[in-house]
Amino acid sequence: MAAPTSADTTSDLPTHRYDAALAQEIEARWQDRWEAEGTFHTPNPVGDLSEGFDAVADRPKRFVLDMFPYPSGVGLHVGHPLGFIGTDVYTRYLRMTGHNVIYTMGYDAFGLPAEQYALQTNTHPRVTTEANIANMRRQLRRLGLGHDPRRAVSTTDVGFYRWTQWIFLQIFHAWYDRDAGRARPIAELEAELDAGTRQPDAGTEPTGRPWAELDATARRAVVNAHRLAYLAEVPVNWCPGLGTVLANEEVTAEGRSERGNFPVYRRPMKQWMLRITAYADRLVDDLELLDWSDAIKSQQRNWIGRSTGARVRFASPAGDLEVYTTRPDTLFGATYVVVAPEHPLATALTADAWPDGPDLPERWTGGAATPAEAVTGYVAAASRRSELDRQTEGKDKTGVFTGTYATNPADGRLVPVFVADYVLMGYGTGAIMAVPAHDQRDFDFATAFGLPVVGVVEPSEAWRARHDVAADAPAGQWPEAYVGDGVAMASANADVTLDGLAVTEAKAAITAWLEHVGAGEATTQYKLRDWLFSRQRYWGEPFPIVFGDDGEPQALPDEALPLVLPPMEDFSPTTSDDEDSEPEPPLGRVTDWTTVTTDLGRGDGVQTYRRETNTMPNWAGSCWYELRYADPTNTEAFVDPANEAYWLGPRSEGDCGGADLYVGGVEHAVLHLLYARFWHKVLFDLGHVSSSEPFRRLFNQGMIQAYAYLDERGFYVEATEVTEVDGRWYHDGREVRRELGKMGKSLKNAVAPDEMCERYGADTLRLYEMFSGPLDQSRPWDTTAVVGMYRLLQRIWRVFIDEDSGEVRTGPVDDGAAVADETQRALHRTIAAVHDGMETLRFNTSIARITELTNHLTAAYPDGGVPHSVAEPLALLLAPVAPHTAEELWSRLGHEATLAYEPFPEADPAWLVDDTVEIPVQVNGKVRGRVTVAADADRDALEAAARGDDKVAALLAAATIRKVVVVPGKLVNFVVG
RNA sequence: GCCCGGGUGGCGGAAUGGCAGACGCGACUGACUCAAACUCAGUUGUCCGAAAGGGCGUGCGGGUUCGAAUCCCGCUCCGGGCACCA
Repeated sequence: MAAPTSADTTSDLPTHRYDAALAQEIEARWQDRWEAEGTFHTPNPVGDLSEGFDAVADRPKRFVLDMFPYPSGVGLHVGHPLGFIGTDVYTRYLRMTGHNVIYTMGYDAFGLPAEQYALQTNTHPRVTTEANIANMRRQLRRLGLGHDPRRAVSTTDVGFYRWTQWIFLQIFHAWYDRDAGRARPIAELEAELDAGTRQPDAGTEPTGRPWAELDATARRAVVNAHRLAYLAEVPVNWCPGLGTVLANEEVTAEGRSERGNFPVYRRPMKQWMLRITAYADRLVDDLELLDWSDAIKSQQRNWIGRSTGARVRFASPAGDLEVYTTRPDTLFGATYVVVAPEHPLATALTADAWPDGPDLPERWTGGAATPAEAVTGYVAAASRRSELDRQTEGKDKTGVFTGTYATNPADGRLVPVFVADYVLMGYGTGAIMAVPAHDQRDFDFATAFGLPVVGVVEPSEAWRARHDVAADAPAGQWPEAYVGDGVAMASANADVTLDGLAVTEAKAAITAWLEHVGAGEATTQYKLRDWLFSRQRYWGEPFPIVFGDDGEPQALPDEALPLVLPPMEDFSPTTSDDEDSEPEPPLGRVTDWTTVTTDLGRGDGVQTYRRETNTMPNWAGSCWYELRYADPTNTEAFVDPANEAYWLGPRSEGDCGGADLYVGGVEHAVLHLLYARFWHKVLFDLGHVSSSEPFRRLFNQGMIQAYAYLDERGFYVEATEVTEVDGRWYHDGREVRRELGKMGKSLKNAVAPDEMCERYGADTLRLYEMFSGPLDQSRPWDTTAVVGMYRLLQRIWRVFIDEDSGEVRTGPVDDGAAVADETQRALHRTIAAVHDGMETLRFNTSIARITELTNHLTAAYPDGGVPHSVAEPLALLLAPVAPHTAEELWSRLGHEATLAYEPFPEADPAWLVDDTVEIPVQVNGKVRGRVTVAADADRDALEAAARGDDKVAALLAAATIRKVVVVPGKLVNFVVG
């Protein structure tokens, strides 16, 4: 006989207690049943999944969406599913309140992380991706998420990325008609060019010849230059460490790659670009239509960076020098001009010799003998400096004088032209007019270089007082630039005067004058750049593009899709630490794939073409996956218009449509959410979708943080092995330092959901995650607190089930008449409060109310016999948050069918009001007593009752009543003196 | 520097102009147990007090109000984003 183990000591516990083993048995059984019965299958209006739609056609629909995960190799920790559980609770509630709900989960499986994981494990990404997806599915299924499994897609499925390629071709086959303010098919542009009703955009034909004089190749080049997807030789972010170029959004402020932290270099390269800038205005303006947090909206606005101002031309020996300014009202205060080191006119602006006159300060010339020497040296030095260098060197202003003067168009003054790297070539015109009196950067430069500071806006009195500046002090004596509002001064010429005008009026006046004399015009500028869309990596969607002999890209016909990613044994990227290395896409090594002989169907017959060997970035699939959820099996279209209109279409005139709720992390505030909005708008313009925005409502869930512990060497120690003594933490007998951060393997503080399921069951984990705080708030994980929700489920279980016999112990079926008033009130208040928490996604308060009801029932019915008319709604109230337990209790009450579609309990208003209420009585705002009065007592009755309270009466007797505030049903307040 | 959040018991949080701290964790006390764990019951903002009761209390300072965690102004600390964008 084996010695008794600890397990034996549990044998005297009640046999039918709700414990982890029972929970897991129940959970597995209900998960199997939901899957077998297709409980969460949601019908579509049309197509493969339309069976059963008629039965639900009259219900309101809801599209609830999680940001789909990247299937990582390390599996989930308990922080990952927070949002998923939240949406599952919400969708279960929506189903029970009569909605037709689309809810599923896909996988964002292309891209750098998946490929890097495959490289680390020396396995093909297709294999690792599929294994990771299978593991993640298992983990998510175990949480009881009510997804429609038929709609689960992965971006790496050929049946999915076939449509990613198709949408890319739609973008390729489109151009942005600025007059119409929307994208249109490229064929319409060609027709208008042929008909002569439209001329090519400026700059799209290098020699500027008219359309009619162009040959076929030149015409193709012009058309290609108009497309929303185009190849361009532009300065891109080249990351040799990753062997690929990156989007601006993927590069950190330190000039390194967001993935892998490798250095990134700006280099001109010919790459695929998507013309997201065409949509800049709509991407800003349509934020108004969205139910998103102000934080995310402002991040998007900042990223797009729209500013309004004017272009102003300064005459110079090298021709007109155009600057961009948001403060044209300060034109009279412009005392010098600066061009970026990369500015195309930098060389032409450089004088042959330093101008005559007094010796120039060394700071201006850099000690060089000639302007050419100074400028060339400065430009060369600037080009060598990486973004990182610029960062570390701080913001000390450097620059050199070009030896040239330009003419301020407002007053004809000659101002020196400088080259300085505080002016960026990538923004505006790459040249500025410097107004040191009213721009801090210009002020700093002017101070360093001894340039004049001319004030043209009167500083506010507050500013002058703060800086101890006299009203008549010249700007040259100011301690800093005055950037605030004020009235213009010293700003007049023979034609126009700004003096006395406020900033806004002055801007309008000077801009009108500039336009009148042809020296400038109003303009809008954006920080947003076009989206660099190609990557030199293997694990992504191949471009459905080929190149003919003329080198111009041409689209594969739709029938050629999908263009399947060719299998490769060695798919590793060509990485390097050499800044000057060249990108070499792995697909370029698949020699039997890179050339193709085919008929593109555009009249050129069968030709041999070279394939595009770049792949798309991982963002491509996530730009439209929610649309595929709505029609995942469609082989004729990416989504049937009827299904799109039903699930995503606008609900009313002026509504943008889109998913009803999108839940995900705030880290996607700009990248994914901006890209997806852009693609959606292109599809909208081309008539493929009826919604103009993909995500009507966005909700950012918080993060589950976790404590991590560091030993004295600064290494992380296993968090589970740390013990606390009197507020200090110890590991292996030695004190360790605690810090709160992310949860993860590397911090040795990850807790796996599987582990929680084994210790408590999935319902306990779900309850804990939902109870620990409102969904949008971050909170630290606390394993010791999980038991609270475990006890709650045990208590609820005991309301229904006898722990010893396993028999149902609720009362017989009743009509509610025999239920105590107190219990009725408790029940109906709970129902009302749970509804409220569900609607506002504050599930923590719903759970608290359910706990209160349970506590009430436990106390009121210590020997069982909770009325049936109370027990049933309790099971239903529990269903969204703890669905397995709720299903089990519901079935044990004698119901055959799942409760997933059972109507959610509705509160009876009659039980929400009390006959009598306890009213606080205040004296001078402090509660001094309480009186119980009829709920509908009027003011006089209430005041009389309040005066009748012994303690209040005693206080009032000793003082003079100055005022009495009576709020019926709320309180009485005596103000005494 | 600029732009967003946020600060309430030992901890997670509740209350969004009307009884601060619901609900849960932890802690303490008790029941069960040989004992412990589990479970159950009770207490638990803080200070004074044996108690009754009272003082104080929602980051700090001011304001509005009969009444402020909640609204307004100024500051401070923490978290996140952007950052030479003219």
